[in-house]
Amino acid sequence: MSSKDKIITAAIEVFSEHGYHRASMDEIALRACVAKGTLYYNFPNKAQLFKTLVKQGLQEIMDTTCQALDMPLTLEESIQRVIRLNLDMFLESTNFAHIIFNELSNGIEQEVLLEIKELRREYLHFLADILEESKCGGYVRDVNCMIAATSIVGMLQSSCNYYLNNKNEMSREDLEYFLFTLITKGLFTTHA
Amino acid sequence: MSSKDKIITAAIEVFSEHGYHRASMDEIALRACVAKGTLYYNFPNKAQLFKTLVKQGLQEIMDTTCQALDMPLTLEESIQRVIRLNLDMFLESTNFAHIIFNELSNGIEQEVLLEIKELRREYLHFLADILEESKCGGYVRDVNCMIAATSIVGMLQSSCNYYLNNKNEMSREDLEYFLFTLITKGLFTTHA
Amino acid sequence: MSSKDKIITAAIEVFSEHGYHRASMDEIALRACVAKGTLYYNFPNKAQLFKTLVKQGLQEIMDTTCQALDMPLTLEESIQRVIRLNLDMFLESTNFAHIIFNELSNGIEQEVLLEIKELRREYLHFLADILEESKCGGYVRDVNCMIAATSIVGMLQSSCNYYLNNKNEMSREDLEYFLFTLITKGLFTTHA
Amino acid sequence: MSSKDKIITAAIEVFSEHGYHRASMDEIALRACVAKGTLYYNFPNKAQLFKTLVKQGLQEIMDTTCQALDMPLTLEESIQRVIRLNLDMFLESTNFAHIIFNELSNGIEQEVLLEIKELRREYLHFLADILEESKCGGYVRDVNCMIAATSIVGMLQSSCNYYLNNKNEMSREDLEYFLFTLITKGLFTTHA
DNA sequence: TATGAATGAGTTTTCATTCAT
DNA sequence: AATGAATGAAAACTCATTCAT
Repeated sequence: MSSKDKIITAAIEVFSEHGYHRASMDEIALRACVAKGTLYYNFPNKAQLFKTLVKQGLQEIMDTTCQALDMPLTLEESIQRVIRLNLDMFLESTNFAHIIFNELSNGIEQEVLLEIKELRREYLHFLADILEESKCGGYVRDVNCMIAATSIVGMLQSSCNYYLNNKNEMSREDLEYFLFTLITKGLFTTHA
Repeated sequence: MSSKDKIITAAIEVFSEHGYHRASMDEIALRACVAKGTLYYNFPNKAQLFKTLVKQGLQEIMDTTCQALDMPLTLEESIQRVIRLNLDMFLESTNFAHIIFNELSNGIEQEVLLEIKELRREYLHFLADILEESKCGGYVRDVNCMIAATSIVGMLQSSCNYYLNNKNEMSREDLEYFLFTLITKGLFTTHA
Repeated sequence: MSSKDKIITAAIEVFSEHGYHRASMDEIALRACVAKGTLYYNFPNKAQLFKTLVKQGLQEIMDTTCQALDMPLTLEESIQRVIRLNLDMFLESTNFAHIIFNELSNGIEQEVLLEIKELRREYLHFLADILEESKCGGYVRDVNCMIAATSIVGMLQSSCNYYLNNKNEMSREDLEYFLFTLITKGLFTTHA
Repeated sequence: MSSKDKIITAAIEVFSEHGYHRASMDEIALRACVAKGTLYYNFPNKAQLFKTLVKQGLQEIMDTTCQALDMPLTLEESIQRVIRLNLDMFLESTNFAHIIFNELSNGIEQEVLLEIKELRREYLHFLADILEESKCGGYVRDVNCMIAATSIVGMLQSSCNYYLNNKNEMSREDLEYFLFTLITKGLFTTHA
């Protein structure tokens, strides 16, 4: 495993545990079992290291989603798959997802912040395009698909967060069913 | 205007602009036009100051919402009002709302973090109770109201965020209508 | 009880518990149940407040000792009394005694430090004079009485400290007997 | 000279001059000619830095004393040597010795304070063991050797302090002779 | 005589970043 | 390609003291 990879693995851990600001380069180096200098040999600075992780993370979800949709499916099945995959991401690495989608507001170096926002936007566009297609098929109500995608992601994330802190109240199936219903009933035409 | 009030006003500004971690006590003091010592005379530390703001903010929304619902309204009208009030909050002070609902994940002093999470939970319960009532009336589908409330807040917030960054794409009415539809169609029975 | 007295009582407590530097005027005011301003109304500053306590404390011991010696006693009895009284002081308010005799070295405002050192010196002189008298009577070896007094006080204090932390090892009588023996055998001529 | 050594040298100076609380990390860094960050790179905090100094200081005295006693000597000679070495320490670095033996009372971070007290205790045990041996040989009266050692150290320290401030009154030989006499007559049996 | 809000200089500590090796 | 000692700016927080009331 290369130094770079060790650093990336460690960085995801540390950023997830402490959030961007409280994550220290020292701890990342320690966890990666490399010297601090090695961090800066591989990444120009903290913000860029963070951006790399975000980019990689979002790319992975998009790739997985693409693969999952790359087969003949009914609209319902497609929707369910996308929800399930996103739930996987949010539940498996909630903190990291949280960071990507939320802790970006302020306090991160402008230059990098903008790039990360752009990445996030790309991901939302990716989801919006799926909705757009369904809209063309007449299955989705006439809504702004970007804002619909944004809303869905916000909903997924906040509900996952709640679910993780209150697992006793409901099963993962319940959560999935709830979200599936809310989204289909809320966004889709009755024919769906 | 008392020092305490000046500090609170300044603190909301600064926390909103920079997020919790990048907000510095120095800047808050500067903006409030008081000495740094005055900050610490009025609030024991940064985290407690922050908690005060959050508490006050959430209380205000709850109060306003309660007032708004304290009159004979159809269910539709009630829903619309709650959405509108929450949109007001999210749009008028997005960053602050963002902080309350998101930047709490990690990196804030445990003790205070837990208190704030509890406050947030109270607010969600407050919303969930409104839904619960409607459920008893048979207007809302049989869902876990807490997770529904959580999802709605997540949705409101992420969509507001998007709207603020893309005002050219849609009007506030569009946003409100979209959310109203998504929520009513998604959560309510057809009779509603 | 006057404000001044309340402050003095509280101050002794707080200085004893935390040492001069860690004792805060805030805590003293709190314990004395007066406002902070009242401290500064009664004493010009922290150092002067401290000096007042020291002065008062040393004066009390000297007075008590004088009284105790102001009656016909054999030399042995006199010695024993002086030891006992000093032990009382050191044991009852070790921390305060510690402060008076030790924590004065550095870090206290020069001006006041010198005054306090002078007070301590007076006390040592007081003890030295008692020795001097015995020396004239031929009971004490020909030593520098000031250094003998200084040594005795140092010994009393360090042994009290040890005793307080290791009460299980010895009784107060053992301690008193040990010190009495060490001092008489060490300083006195065999006739004593 | 390594940064660490420079810091230690400077720290001893500064702590000696101002006492623990008034010694500032800024001044230590300045004197050591290193950046403030370097202090914290080498020592986790002020208290630990202080502990390091104390540990090192006490170790040195014990080592020197051991060496000095590691040769055939009469009891008298041994005693004299131990006194002389301790005097050396107290006179050469009075302030530092003062800090070790006195300024520990209160106001230092608990955790470190306890460690330092333990170190001091070790040193006293070291002295007590020397006395214990002599006691077995029948040269020392039947006393609790720990409290004897404690008393001796207290006596040495306070008398040194006095001597340093009143050099005109007596020579170092006088001081040494006085202490030697007080200790041998006070603690030893007449055969010694 | 007493108050307590306000001050600001001073202190410890953190941490991203640099650079000689 | 990797190291880790060194840096210094920035941050949170403390506390003796002042002063208008």
